[in-house]
Amino acid sequence: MRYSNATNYALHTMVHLMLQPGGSSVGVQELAEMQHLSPTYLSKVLTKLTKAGLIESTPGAKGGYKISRTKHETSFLDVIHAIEGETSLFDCSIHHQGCLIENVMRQAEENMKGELASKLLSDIAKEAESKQK
Amino acid sequence: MRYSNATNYALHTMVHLMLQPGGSSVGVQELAEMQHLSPTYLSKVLTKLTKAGLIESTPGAKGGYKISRTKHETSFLDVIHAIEGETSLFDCSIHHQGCLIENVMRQAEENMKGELASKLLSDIAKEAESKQK
DNA sequence: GATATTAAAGACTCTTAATATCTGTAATGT
DNA sequence: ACATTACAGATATTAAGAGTCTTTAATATC
Ligand code: SF4
Ligand code: SF4
Repeated sequence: MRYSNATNYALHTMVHLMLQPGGSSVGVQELAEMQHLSPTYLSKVLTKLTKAGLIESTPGAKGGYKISRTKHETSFLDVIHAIEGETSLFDCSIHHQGCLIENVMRQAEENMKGELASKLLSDIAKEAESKQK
Repeated sequence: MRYSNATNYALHTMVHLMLQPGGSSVGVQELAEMQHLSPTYLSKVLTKLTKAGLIESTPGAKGGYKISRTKHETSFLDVIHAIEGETSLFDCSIHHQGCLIENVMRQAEENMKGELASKLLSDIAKEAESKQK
């Protein structure tokens, strides 16, 4: 049980896009090279982010991806949900009412999600910027 | 990304064993029927629990599995570690030093683990017992 | 308008891990 | 000795993740 590589790629891409001056677009070519990936595969990942509204894409010449204007407060959890989906880590198909086991597992997951929701990508971007200087 | 079924089976079995009066042994046959599983498969799962020291097994006639004498404080996390292993949910193979992304992911996972470590199977067993009455 | 550029979508392959079964062996009580 | 039971190994099946290739549609530039 492990987060997929796609989630890793998505996080890196998001941070990179946040560091673009003026929120300009970056093509998948450049993003893929940066992470040593094939552009077509990364493209699939980024399409998920686009559909989730976290980034915006413009096709055609000089197109690419950029941070969504309406989503400058994107959290880690937002990215993870976009890539991994929103199903619970522990999903017993039976669902006995008042299940004690499920309660514990769900609560634990909520604790993790709480942390992930409180951490914004913009914080990481800022830290990364100040490190470079 | 989901907890394996094996973890579910392991948790149910542990609770069931805790409810045995006097900590007596239960055969895999009975444990498997209870959960509608094949005995051989459940056996593999329980062997992991045995190796982790959470339960004790006795082969031969009238044998079976019982809660380990030395482990009456088993937590959810103990079971999960025994079945899923101890690898981190987010393991980037590169490990740049001072990686900001990894920090966040690790902290979030710790929050989940903290909750899972604080919940004991004996609590669940007690609750289940009082419900039956 | 023609052309180059780029994202999106679909079909497909490859790899890995989870799930599960079958068979045989070793240990234990009766 | 015999029945019972956990354990180990080999194997098969399934599902998901990871990745490639090809085609299509949208956009800018000339
Ligand atoms: S008790 Fe909870 S976890 Fe177990 S089978 Fe019922 S719903 Fe699922
Ligand atoms: S920055 Fe962190 S997550 Fe990204 S490649 Fe480096 S170590 Fe891995």
